Amino acid sequence: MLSTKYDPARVEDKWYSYWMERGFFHSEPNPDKEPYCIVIPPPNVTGVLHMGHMLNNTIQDVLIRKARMEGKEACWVPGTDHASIATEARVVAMLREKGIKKSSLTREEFLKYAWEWKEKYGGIILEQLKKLGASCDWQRTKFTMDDDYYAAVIDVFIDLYQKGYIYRGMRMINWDPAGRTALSDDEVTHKEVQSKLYYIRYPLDGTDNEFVTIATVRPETIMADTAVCINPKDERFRHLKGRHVRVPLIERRIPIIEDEYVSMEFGTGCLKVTPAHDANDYELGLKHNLEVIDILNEDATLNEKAEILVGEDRFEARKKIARILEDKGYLAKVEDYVSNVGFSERTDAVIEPRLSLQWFVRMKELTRPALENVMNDNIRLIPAKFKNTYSHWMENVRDWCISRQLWWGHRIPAWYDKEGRYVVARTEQEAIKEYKHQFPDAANVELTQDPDVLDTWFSSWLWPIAVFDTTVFRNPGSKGNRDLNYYYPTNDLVTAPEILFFWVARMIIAGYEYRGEKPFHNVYLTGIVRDHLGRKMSKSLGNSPDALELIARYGADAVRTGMLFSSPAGNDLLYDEKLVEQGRNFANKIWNAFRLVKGWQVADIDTPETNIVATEWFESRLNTALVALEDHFAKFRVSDALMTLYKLIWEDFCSWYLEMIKPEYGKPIDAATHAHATAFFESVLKALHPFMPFITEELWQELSDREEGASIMVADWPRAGVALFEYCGKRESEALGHSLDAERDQLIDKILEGISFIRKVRQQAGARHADVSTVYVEAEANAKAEVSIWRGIIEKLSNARLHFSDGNLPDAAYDVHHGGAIAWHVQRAVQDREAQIAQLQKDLKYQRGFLASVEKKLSNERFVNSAPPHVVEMERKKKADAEQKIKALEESLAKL
RNA sequence: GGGAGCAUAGCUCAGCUGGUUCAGAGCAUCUGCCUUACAAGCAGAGGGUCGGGGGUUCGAAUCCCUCUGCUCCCACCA
Repeated sequence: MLSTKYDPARVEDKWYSYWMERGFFHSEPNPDKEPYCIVIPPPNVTGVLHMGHMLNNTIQDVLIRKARMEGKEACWVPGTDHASIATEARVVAMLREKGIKKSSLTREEFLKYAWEWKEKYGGIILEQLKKLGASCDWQRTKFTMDDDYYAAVIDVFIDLYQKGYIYRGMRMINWDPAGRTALSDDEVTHKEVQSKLYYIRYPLDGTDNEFVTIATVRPETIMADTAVCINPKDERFRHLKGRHVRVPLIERRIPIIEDEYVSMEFGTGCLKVTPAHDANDYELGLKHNLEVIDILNEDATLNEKAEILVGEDRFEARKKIARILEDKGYLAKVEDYVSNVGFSERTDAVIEPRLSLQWFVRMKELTRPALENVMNDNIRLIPAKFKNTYSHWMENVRDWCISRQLWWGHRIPAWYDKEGRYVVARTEQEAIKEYKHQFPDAANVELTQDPDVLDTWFSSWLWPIAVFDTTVFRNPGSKGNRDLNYYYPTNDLVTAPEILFFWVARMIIAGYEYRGEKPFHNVYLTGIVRDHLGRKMSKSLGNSPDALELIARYGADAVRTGMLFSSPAGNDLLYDEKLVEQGRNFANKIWNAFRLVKGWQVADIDTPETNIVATEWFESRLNTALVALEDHFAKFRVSDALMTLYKLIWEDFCSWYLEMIKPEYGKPIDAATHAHATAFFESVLKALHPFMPFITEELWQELSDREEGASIMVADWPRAGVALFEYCGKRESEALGHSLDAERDQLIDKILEGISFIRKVRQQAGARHADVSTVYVEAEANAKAEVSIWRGIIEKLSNARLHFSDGNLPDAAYDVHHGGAIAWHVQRAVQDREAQIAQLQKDLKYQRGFLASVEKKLSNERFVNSAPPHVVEMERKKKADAEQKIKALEESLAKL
């Protein structure tokens, strides 16, 4: 005897191994089949499965499983990203726990630790994806630092360098003076800090007693000032235009420049410009050709260029210089001020903006095809609203800084001599050769390689190409291998909107640059998974459930459906465990439907008319649902697709259809109906398989005898309009496999509505299960015919005895419901004339009000003249219907 | 500060180029039920001035303006 509860733990691992063993996930180019390919957004190799991954990968798995069942050559390529920053941070932390400082290691030693760490812990996330049921082609698993991939990245660097897209330039970076290292923006945390705003008077050049007052939180940097800036519109400072000031204490003469960047409201309206120590000032300096004077050492002490306070720490210097300025009368005032200061995530030191030479990619030209092909929908973004943000970014794209001051990653293939001259080459040998060629006069060739590595995105932007073929970057004319030709461009990309620019846009750029073709047709952008309070899931908040624990508790199918129940593309998903619970309940519902069908005794007996009707009806519902399903998929409405199946199965299949054909207790079901019910069951299981792969496989295997090695995951996708088989040799003209015509479908809906009505009356009357209600039906000819056909089912489902009436029902002992062309009169167990009258009067009032509003509309000439004919016609019909109902209600009332 | 988006039932969301899909779905709630597949269930019910205000129109959840309240991205004011 099967348990009344579905137990996912018992089936999930079993079927996953089964699928793996039979190679169902693996794909090879097959010219006879249409390819369908997704490349996974490679998770960080250090990553652990979290809710965002689950949502993202569930959607991918749904798409890929469906395509596979549709007969396409489905290939989902998995892999991981080396994630420079994150991984290096993890390895550094791991070493620290062992008491090893990164600074005490050579690069080689450090990388050895890093690789060891990667081998041990890297790729855990891929194992976790298997628990979720992800049908990736694991034989194709790729890592962005695989040898061939590494080489490809270097090839691309060299290629772009040779094409003139890569250059070296100055750039303000985040400098951690305590760690003496550069940090990425992600490693900087901003905090509000109570500080002071110093108002400093700069003597106006050529005068003795005129001053220009500026406000700054960093008085210790005035020695690096190379200009003072005012807003050209500022009337107050008209007299300052074109003049100069002298920097207090060091008496350097600097110009007063004008730029709209300066806010007239803030401080004094005069800004000191310090290009070496502030990112904005640096930009300003570039614009106005200002000198750059760097007065800080690596450890943020002042250097000799500061002229004064040399050797002092920046914060000490700040205190001291404030005092000196005050003593000498340069300090106008000091105000309390709250400023936003960046801190190092690692050392908690205050970040120092610092200029350094970095590598850049010139973006303007490269982005052109990437912008065009998204705007013209050659590549579709789903939802399309992201086109706005995309174009905004692409039109204002800045050059891409690709060097990172880290060790873990693809090392920049640039080689320097002692003078800082450099060449770009794949290897040291090639570099030397190239160097000798470029600098034939150089005395001795002693080159060192750039210590920095490339931005992680500089490797992942090649992903959709490089997972198939890593050689095409070196040979630009190359056609590419068989895989690349077959699978590229891939079909759909599923990812998060926050990396639309970092990753998606750049893949498109690389796709056009290296293949002359887009990397994918559609980009489905998922939302962010939040908790039920709308907060982002994060470790620090502790509001993120343990994904694997969740799967263990509810089953992968339940978690998958839970993630999908409410996650339209581009919308954030407010995660609530209730959704997973709903998924589990759904699995259980299906499980029990299976128990029912499996438990039936099948006999070779005649098929009752009611079963034929029920079967015909459900097939129609199934077809309608399949049509809707395809429509949802075509529009990437994955949760709507799931909901369509949820309702089809729970309501139409279980609550209606199975109840209709369920034989009486202890009696068998006829073979024809049973066969058809089984076929229906298989169809809904197949349609549901992409969403709930495990339970559908388990039940599909049990429902009928299967051949060795069969699997639902490679079964035929159920299609609307395809008849399963002929049923009882009847109704050949209305062959199964199609939806009922609309009129009949509507009539049947009215009949089901009647069943609900009878149930309601019975419940209100407190009828017990054994009590059989008497029901009189009044209906027009064709409705009456339909009710006759359904009579058996109506009686079975509502526990009633049905009679037809000619409209002369004898007394007031009925509850009445007018549903379209059918009027239902249910005999009451308890008679309550007053309540009945009240109910009828209420209905009557509503109908009269409705009629009045329709009549008002129709008597409006402008409506009748301007509205399209079919709308007017519809109103006329509404009017007629309402009049008919009112008449019926009045008659009913009169009889009471 | 620049850009984008959102606001519909208690919650999460549908609602296409204005008109029968027009006020919907799921969940939650309430009321009956241990009915021989399932209480992780069955049957039934209630619930919204479509954020406020204006406008366009014969007709507005839908189009326009405005206000309010949120969210995201980018730049982050010395």
